[in-house]
Amino acid sequence: MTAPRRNERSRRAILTAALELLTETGYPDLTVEAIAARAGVGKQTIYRWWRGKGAVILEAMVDSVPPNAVLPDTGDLRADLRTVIRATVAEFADPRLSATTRAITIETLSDEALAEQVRDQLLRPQLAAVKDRLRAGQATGQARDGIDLDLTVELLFGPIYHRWLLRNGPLTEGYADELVDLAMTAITP
Amino acid sequence: MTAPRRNERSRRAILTAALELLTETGYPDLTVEAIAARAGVGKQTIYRWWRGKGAVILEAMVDSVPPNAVLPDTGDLRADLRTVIRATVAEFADPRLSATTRAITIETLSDEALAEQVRDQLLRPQLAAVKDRLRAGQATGQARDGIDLDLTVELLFGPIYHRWLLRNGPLTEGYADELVDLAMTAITP
Amino acid sequence: MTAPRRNERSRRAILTAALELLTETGYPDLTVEAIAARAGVGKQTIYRWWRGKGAVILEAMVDSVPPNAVLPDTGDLRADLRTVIRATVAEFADPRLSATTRAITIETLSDEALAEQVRDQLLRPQLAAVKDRLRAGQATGQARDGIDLDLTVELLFGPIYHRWLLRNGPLTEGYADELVDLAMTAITP
Amino acid sequence: MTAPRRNERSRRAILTAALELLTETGYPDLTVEAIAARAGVGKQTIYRWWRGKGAVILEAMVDSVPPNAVLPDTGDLRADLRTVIRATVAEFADPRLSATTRAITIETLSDEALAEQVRDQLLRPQLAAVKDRLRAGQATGQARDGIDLDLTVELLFGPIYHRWLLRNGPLTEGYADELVDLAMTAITP
DNA sequence: GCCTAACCGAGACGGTACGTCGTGTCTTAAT
DNA sequence: ATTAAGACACGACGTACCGTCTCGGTTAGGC
Repeated sequence: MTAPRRNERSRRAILTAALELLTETGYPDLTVEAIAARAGVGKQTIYRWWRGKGAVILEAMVDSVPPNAVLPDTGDLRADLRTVIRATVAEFADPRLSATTRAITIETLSDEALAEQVRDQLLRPQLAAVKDRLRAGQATGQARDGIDLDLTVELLFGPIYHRWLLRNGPLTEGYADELVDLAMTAITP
Repeated sequence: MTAPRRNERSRRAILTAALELLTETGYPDLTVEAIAARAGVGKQTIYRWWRGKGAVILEAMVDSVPPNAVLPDTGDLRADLRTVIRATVAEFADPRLSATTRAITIETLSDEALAEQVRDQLLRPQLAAVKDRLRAGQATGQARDGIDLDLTVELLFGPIYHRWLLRNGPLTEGYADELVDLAMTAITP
Repeated sequence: MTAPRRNERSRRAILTAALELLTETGYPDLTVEAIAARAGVGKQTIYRWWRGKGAVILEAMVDSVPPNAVLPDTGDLRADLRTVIRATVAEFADPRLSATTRAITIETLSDEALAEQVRDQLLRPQLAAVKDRLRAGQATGQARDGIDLDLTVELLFGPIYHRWLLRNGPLTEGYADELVDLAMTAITP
Repeated sequence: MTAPRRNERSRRAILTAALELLTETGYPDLTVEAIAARAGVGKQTIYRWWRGKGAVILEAMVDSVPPNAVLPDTGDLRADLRTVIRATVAEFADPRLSATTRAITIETLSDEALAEQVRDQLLRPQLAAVKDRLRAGQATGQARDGIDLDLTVELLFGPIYHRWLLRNGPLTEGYADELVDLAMTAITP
């Protein structure tokens, strides 16, 4: 019963190489072979620990993301939502981060298992944090009691995804603020 | 300047075969070779008229969709939005249609040109119709004057995309209605 | 019912490359991949027409051998046998030819089907020719009537194979002559 | 200078596993990995003591063969040769023994060093014994004085190798006797 | 009877080649 | 000129073994 004696050096080299190649060539042209070559690693080593390039990119993302950005609670719901929505918009606007998000999105669209993993490990926590902040807002009377919090969260993030996915307009800070304001209108008592 | 002597029988066979295989195997495992074989057609015939499997699926979608669903205007903005949002939710909930949407989405995430085509030819018209209906709502005082119509459209469709993409909850008629109600709250004067 | 439209240029390039690489690297280090690369050909093209490197080498051999060396019949059995045995010994002594023979031998030792092909298409005809000459020798009284011709043929060729296989001595013209003389002693009336 | 503390249990397990796998899968599909797994042994242990699968099979053969069957000398040369040639034919006809012989032959065809080892340690002694018996036969007048003993040995064994290698006929006791008779004709004074 | 080296099993590692699949281009023969 | 058919060069797939390299865990001498 020995722990799987995994080579950490190889693991890091693989994740780094994967992200580099992703920005260089785009996800569809990213190959396991190229990752292995760039990382100075045998293909088998990749297949031993990951199910494919999608899983590698996912782990690279998880690895490069701060553990869990907690949402601020300054007492001002609108201001706090602005902070998080601005950050999200900025993330989607950044070509580097957007590339990995695009990659993961492609993969989740065809890999059910990976989709669940991404949803549960990456996205749900973030959305749950916003939900918590909204609930706190209800307690302080800054948000209506009757609203469906899940739906409200979608009202905040959905438009960003929509615009990003359809390349249907600029993703700027002003856009973030406008979005928050409109959503606040919907949920303010 | 002769018109391209294109074989309509082959074209139909290709589009049909493509949609069949898409639902059978999923987009990533869909191959031009298989489409050609199923359609009883040479590969060259596909490559002569389309840029790849993405373009084939796109044409199949366009072909199978009613030319341009015009939005109803019953005078009741909320009711009209319910109609269109319910329809959209139903479309995303339907496995058959969802499969082609998923395929196109994958392809647009990596093919900029195709993305524009999809956006301008398929989606913009539909969104523009909703925008028009909202403008008409402003005229009748059912929607505030100050709102950004583009953003409002995103507020309506964004959450659906978000939920669909992240498989983050059920896509039901009740969901559609709730969504419309929340959005209406944001834009009612 | 079209003939298999096979590219003769590719075929020649493959056979040539295979023989070159065989002498350069030896049979065990010969790879289909290397043959394809040297020939400027896709691996698939090799696998389409041959079962593996063994079959390629076999065809290369058959291709490079004169269709069917007929045995001379000068009336002098001993002299005629000398001619053919000297030629055989020379063939085994020649490094170039020996390399391909060695390759084929390796392959036939593990591939039953190939072994039959080699035996029936390459060796049997040659041995049959010698057998015929021996039969003619019987008619002219230069060989005993009672002898088993198959065995006699083996008596002539077996020692050469034995010496070659075991690297158990030099393969010279003198050896060939001595061998013929000893065999003649066994079969002369 | 301590003796290498070699695990005899492992050694036996490896040789046994190698022979088993050899008959099960044939030499080309025999792998060091499989031998190690079957023997319950680390790969390293095999590579520590042998140069590769060829060397393992060779040692297995040497291990399973009686040290050195001396040739009988009953005074009757023909009878004694019959004994040894019959035994050799039987060995080549036996599928079990033939498999290991085939394996070793394949390996020697590409490994010069191994070839020498096999020739000098396994075959030469046997052939030398026959040569000695022939020399004794010369002394008793049962064989001519002028003959080349090396060649005569090849005359006896070569045909067997030839027939075995080319799968060119049955290897029976009758064949052995016929062969001895023909060879005796060549060397009897 | 302990200590410490060598040896052991296990199996991860960087590689190389495998044989297959799909790509997009090409050639051929037949409408 | 377009078509069905399919060969072609190419490149990646995911797998199998290669021979080397750690890892602990025995195990057998020499003290």
